[in-house]
Amino acid sequence: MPRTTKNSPRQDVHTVAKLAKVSIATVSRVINHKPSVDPAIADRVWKAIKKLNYHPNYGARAMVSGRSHMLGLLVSRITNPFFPELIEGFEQIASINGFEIMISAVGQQPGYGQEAVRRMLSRNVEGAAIMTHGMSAADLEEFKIYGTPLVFIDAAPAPDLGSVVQLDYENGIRDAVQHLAVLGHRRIWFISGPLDRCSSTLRQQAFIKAMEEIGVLNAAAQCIAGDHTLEGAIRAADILFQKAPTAVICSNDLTAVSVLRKAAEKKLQVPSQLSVIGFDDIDLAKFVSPPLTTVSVDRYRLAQAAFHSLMQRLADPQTLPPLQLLPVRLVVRQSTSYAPSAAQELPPL
Amino acid sequence: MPRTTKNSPRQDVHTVAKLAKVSIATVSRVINHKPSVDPAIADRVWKAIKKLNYHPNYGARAMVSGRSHMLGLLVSRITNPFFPELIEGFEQIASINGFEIMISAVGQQPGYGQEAVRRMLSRNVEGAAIMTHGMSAADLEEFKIYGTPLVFIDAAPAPDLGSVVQLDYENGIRDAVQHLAVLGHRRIWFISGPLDRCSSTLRQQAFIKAMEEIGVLNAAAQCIAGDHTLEGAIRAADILFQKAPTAVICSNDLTAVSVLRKAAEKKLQVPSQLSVIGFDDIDLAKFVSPPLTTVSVDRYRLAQAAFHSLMQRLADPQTLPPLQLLPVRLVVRQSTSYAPSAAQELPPL
DNA sequence: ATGAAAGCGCTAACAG
DNA sequence: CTGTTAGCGCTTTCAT
Repeated sequence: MPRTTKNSPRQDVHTVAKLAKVSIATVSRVINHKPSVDPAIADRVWKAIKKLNYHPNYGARAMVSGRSHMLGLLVSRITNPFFPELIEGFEQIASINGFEIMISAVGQQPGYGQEAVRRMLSRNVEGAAIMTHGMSAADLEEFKIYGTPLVFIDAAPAPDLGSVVQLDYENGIRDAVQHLAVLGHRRIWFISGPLDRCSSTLRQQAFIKAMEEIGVLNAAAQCIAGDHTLEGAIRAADILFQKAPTAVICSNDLTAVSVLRKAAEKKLQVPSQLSVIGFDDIDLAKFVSPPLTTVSVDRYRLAQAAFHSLMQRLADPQTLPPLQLLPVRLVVRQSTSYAPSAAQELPPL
Repeated sequence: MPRTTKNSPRQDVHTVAKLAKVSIATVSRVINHKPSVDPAIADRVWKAIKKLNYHPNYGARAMVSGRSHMLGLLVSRITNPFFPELIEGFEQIASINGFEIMISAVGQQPGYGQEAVRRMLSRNVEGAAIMTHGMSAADLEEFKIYGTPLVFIDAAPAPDLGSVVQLDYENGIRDAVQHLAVLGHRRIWFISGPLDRCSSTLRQQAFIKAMEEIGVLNAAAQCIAGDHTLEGAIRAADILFQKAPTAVICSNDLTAVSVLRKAAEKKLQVPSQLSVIGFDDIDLAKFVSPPLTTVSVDRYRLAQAAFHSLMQRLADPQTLPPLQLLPVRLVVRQSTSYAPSAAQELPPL
């Protein structure tokens, strides 16, 4: 049997102990940087570890210590511009802190959410971050039973299920509205996301409130339902253009991109005839024409905030941190400018 | 200490065994669906499992069985339209087959690749899929030592490191070239990706070859260096427009999007004055204006192919499957049409 | 400061 | 068909 490439077998503490002429307990102490080890001996052990190319077996460690250093990450299947950066951010901050993440994309199939939860429980996750709206309270029931700390991005399906990290939609949308107001706009419309989703309704509510603040009281009538997709936004844009708006705020950038495209088709100049504002600041926002004025969201910070919230719960399981609001920031590019005939539009202030 | 919410502790085989009045071995057999269990007893065990809300501890199972059912997934930090679907596809097919995935985004920091490999080894991954160009052969050395099966998407940094799953760039690009040729184009340019990346050079080579096939022999001179980003493509487009092309093939869709934008700025009509073809078929491709003709890639299938390749290696570690080429497909939308003055352009065939 | 021994929760022989 | 027993690789008392 010509088996030339003999793979070195996985080494364990015993092999290391033997080579370093110490007990396995000492090896363990060295690996875990316990102070109570003679430096000379520790050195011998490290040398043996290097020589043998030994890696501690985290599974075994998790079993005895009761800590898996695994975190669950539940994301949605929806094509979401946040997705990559959210995962990346979470993964990075987690790995820096010695945690591993286990991802599960919960999709359309009902019951898959529970399935994902069970799998995570079987892997002993110490906590989980829920970055999707596809998880019901029922799906998360088992996490609750075991007291697994949970953190939700945007909104929890039920109170007390876990901590929540949310974007500061209210200030973000207000900034957008006021930016337009200063430019003389009053006939500002809003294209929302899917209204069965908390993050969408929050943005729409923020819009209505901000409009009231600038003296427009019927703003609810100036909301058109979109669904945060390029496709849905095309339909919403068709409705929009019948309304003769001077400006439109879109619940996300994808929507704004479609509005821009429709406007180009209709030979409507942006921003001189129509100002457009997006939300998210996806990569593409800088590269559409004209470059999109939008409310910028730091996905990376969002992921970090979620991670830290989880760490806090792990350290102190009794205390549920309050809703955390992450700042957003209006980035003015070239899709917004003065309202056409600003003078007439302006109500007496 | 008012601690009313007592979390039920994690149950183990012993508790289940006691409740079902059987031995732990029987519980194990039931969980693992061994045929040799009396149905009545199995039923009793399942009831106990349900009642206690028991989940097997995969960590413990992995330890004794030597199989972690964990797979590593190494991705790049680069914002890549493939990223989400690749991960999603891999995660889904893996979970269906009882595997979990551990993700690591290896980025710019040197040495982080090795770090990621060590972490995966410590978690006993049974195999790993490398979906990034950021891993050198040196980074992957430890995987090699332990004989961990590896699969590369696009290209391996060294031969024999693992199996490779690649897109059929050659046929994809040829289809694009021939589509344009049929429409009467000969002055076809190519905007490449970063040429230090295998997937980019393969596309460019495929372009040159396909051009030769239609009788254009100096096609190498009709290649402009891009970098697969929106930004880099803007620069490449500036060069392109000095060349008076009738058509351009872009190494990826992002590049094509920027070309489209630049063309619009220059009041150049697409497709009547310039035909544009992309590569990837990202979501956005349908929604730019005009909708982009592009070579469509099924990211989902790519992920599945990678997974299956890994499974095959796991089943038969001795055999390295040959390079697997995944078909791609030209999707004709509205960014391509007849060359302006096609008659004159056409060489005598 | 170090070692011996007891398990973490599970599966896999081996008996019966 | 079912139970008993021996570990998987590690951390952790408890002695020394």
